[in-house]
Amino acid sequence: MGRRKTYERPEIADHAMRLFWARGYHATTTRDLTDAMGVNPYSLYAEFGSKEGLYQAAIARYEALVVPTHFGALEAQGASLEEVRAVLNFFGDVDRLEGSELGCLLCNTSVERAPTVELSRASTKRFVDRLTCAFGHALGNARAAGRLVDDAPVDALARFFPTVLMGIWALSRAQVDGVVLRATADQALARLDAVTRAAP
Amino acid sequence: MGRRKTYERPEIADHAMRLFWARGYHATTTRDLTDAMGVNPYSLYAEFGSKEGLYQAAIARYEALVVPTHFGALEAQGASLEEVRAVLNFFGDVDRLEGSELGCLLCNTSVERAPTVELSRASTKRFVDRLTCAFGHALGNARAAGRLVDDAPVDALARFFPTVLMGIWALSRAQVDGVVLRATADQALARLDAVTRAAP
DNA sequence: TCCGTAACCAAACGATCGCTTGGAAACAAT
DNA sequence: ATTGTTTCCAAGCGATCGTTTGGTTACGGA
Repeated sequence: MGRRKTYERPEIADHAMRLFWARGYHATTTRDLTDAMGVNPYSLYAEFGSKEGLYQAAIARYEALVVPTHFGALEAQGASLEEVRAVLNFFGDVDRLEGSELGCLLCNTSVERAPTVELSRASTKRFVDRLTCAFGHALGNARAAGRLVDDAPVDALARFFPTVLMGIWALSRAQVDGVVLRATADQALARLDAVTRAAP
Repeated sequence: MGRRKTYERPEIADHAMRLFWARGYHATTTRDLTDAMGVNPYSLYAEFGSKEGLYQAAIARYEALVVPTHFGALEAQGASLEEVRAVLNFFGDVDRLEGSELGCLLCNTSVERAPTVELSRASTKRFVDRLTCAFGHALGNARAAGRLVDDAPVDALARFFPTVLMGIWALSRAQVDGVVLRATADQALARLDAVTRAAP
C-alpha cells in the first residue's frame, strides 16, 4: 500500500495553528510552516491542498482544542454564575500569562480575514454564536435557579460578554497596560452583579 | 527650483489610509497603492521612504481626521454624560452605516501589527490612552456636576468603554448580526446608568 | 523477490513582492 | 536660451511568494 507518512496530520495542524495565531495569515509563509514542522512542501500540499486549506485546519484545531480549555466550563451542563465570573476574571488578568500577546486566533481572523474571505467570516460568526450560546446557557441556568433578578436581560448579556472578550483579545496583542483589561473585566462583572439577586 | 509635484502628500496619505484600513498592511501591495493614487512608485518612495513609512503616515492621517469625527465631542471641553452615551449609541448601531465592515484602523493595527512592529504597538497604546482620557474627561465632568454617584469608578469606566469599542470594531469586520453590537452598547450603557445619579 | 503504490525530498516553477534606476520632462534662476 | 535642479515615468531589479514536479525511497501484497 505504499510508503508510510512520517508526520501526523493533527501535529501539523497544531504547528500551523500556533504560527498563524502568533503572526497572522499573510505574515506566515509556507516556508515558515514547513521549517517549523520539519515537513516538505509536498507533504503539506498533499495533506491540506493549499495554504488556505491549512489555515482552515488550524482554525478547526483551535476550536477543538483551545476554545474548550477556556469555555468548556461555561458550556458544561451545570454552568452558572460562577463559571461566567470565572471566565471574565480569567481574561481580566490574562496579561499576566505567558503568550497573552497572541490574543485569540478567531479574533485575529475576524480582523485580518473576515472582510475578504467568506470562510473566515463564517468561522468568526460561528465562534461568536458559540460564545453567546455558552454565556446564554450559563446565565439561563442562573436565572432558572432564581439567582438573577426577574427582568435580567439574559440574551443581551450573553451577547455583551463575547464582545467584551473580543476587545480584551484585540488589546492583548498590543500588550496594553494590564490595568485596562482588569478594569474592563471588573465593569463587565459589575454589570452582572447589578442583575444578580442578593443571596438570601 | 525644479519640476513641481503633480500630487499632494495629504491626498496620498488619505488613499493609503483607506486601502490599509480596508485590507490591512500585508494584503495591500504597493501596486494597489500606486494604482489607486495614480502615482508612480518613485513618487511614493520619494515622499514616504517605504511602505512602512506610508503606513505610519496613514495612521497619522487617521488620528488627525477620522478619530476626531467620532471622539471630538467626547474630547471637547464641556463633554459630559450625553457625549458618552452618544458615542456608545453610535457604535451600537454602526452596522447600519456604509463602511462599517472596515472597523477601526487602529484596532486592525493592534491585531495585525502590534505584536511584531514596535511602532504599531506604540500607536495602539497611544490610541487607547487617547480614548481613555476622552472618556475619563467626560465622566469626570459629569461627576463634578454631581451627575454620578459619589463612588462612581470613573477611571475604571474610562478604561472599560474603549475596550468595549475595540470588541465592536473587531466584530464589525465579520459583519456579525447587528443585534450583538446593539446589545453590547446597551449593556455598557446600563453599567453607566447604574452609576448615574437620578435626575432631581 | 519482485512489483505497484504512495510518500519523500531537492529543486525549481511562474508570479508577484517591495523597491530602484536611467533618461526624459518640467520648472526657476541666470 | 542656457543651466541646474527636481520630478516623472517605464522598465526592471533581486528576493521571495505559494505551489509543482521528477526522481528516489520505503512500504504491502503476490
